[in-house]
Amino acid sequence: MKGLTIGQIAKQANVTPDTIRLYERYGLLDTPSRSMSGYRQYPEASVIHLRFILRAKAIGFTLKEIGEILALRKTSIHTCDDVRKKAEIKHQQILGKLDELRKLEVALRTLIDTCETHDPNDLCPIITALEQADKTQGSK
Amino acid sequence: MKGLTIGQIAKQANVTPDTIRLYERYGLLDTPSRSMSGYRQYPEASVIHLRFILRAKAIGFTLKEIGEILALRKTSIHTCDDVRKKAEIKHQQILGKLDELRKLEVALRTLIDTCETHDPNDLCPIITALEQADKTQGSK
DNA sequence: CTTGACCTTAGAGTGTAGTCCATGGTTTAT
DNA sequence: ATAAACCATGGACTACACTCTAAGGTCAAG
Repeated sequence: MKGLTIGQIAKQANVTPDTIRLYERYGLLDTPSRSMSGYRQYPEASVIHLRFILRAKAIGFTLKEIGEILALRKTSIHTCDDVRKKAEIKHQQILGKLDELRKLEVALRTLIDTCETHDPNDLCPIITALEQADKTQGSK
Repeated sequence: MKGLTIGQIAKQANVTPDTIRLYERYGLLDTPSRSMSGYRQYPEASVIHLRFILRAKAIGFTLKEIGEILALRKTSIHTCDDVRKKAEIKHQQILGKLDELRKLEVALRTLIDTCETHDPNDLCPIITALEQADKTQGSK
């Protein structure tokens, strides 16, 4: 048996074999070669590829989006312009997400700060802050 | 008809009546009183309550977590600590996501830069750029 | 040469957060 | 008085990302 089994790369990437088969079906991983008995045989590089997927997922990309990012890799030289444009769109989306997340972070930090300095006799300021945000920040 | 209809509070909170019924089933909204014909009748305060839910959701809480927070609010002042701890856990998660997102932004920007300056005689540099992103950003 | 850990497939089930539908009753405006 | 717009219910459906099951084949150790 040359190459790694599905269980071996699964363990190295800290996922289940099921997840890897799923990613394969979703086109995130190339269909690997098979042993004579039908076992999947992965090269070492698959673990790196898999970790790339997991990192992208961890920051909030859907599997579909990750598929699009990975598809950039497969596109031929002749469409390099299209590839770059796709990458740029992704980049803009990432910048947008960063912006949203930063706002979220500030909002939540402010809430916690308020909470830490609050008089124990008062009501929980996180709840009152959320309620007041309704009033001060108006409709959406 | 005293009180607001489901459609009226839905419009004020910018959600659908379906969503409100769902929140009711999930225990996030008190079951409202009914008119003689069976229509839900909401007090004005329900809009505030609903916006509380939506804001908490926007900050990154799941409906389940919001349910827990609302339950805490009903019990007593002494559970403020629990609310703060939940908020702190969320905050840490957001910081982690921000970090990962920044890394991905750099990786993708690098990819685009490389692509823009690449020699048309070379292979599309996207392959190498993505692979290098894998290696430089290490394991998880 | 059997046992147990692994592999294969297709397909069903889970949880989240809605969204849509059919069917029927109610309210409101013209 | 009738049409449009609303409300009610239960249940089906969606998308996402797994996760598990059944039923079987394979491989290494003792």
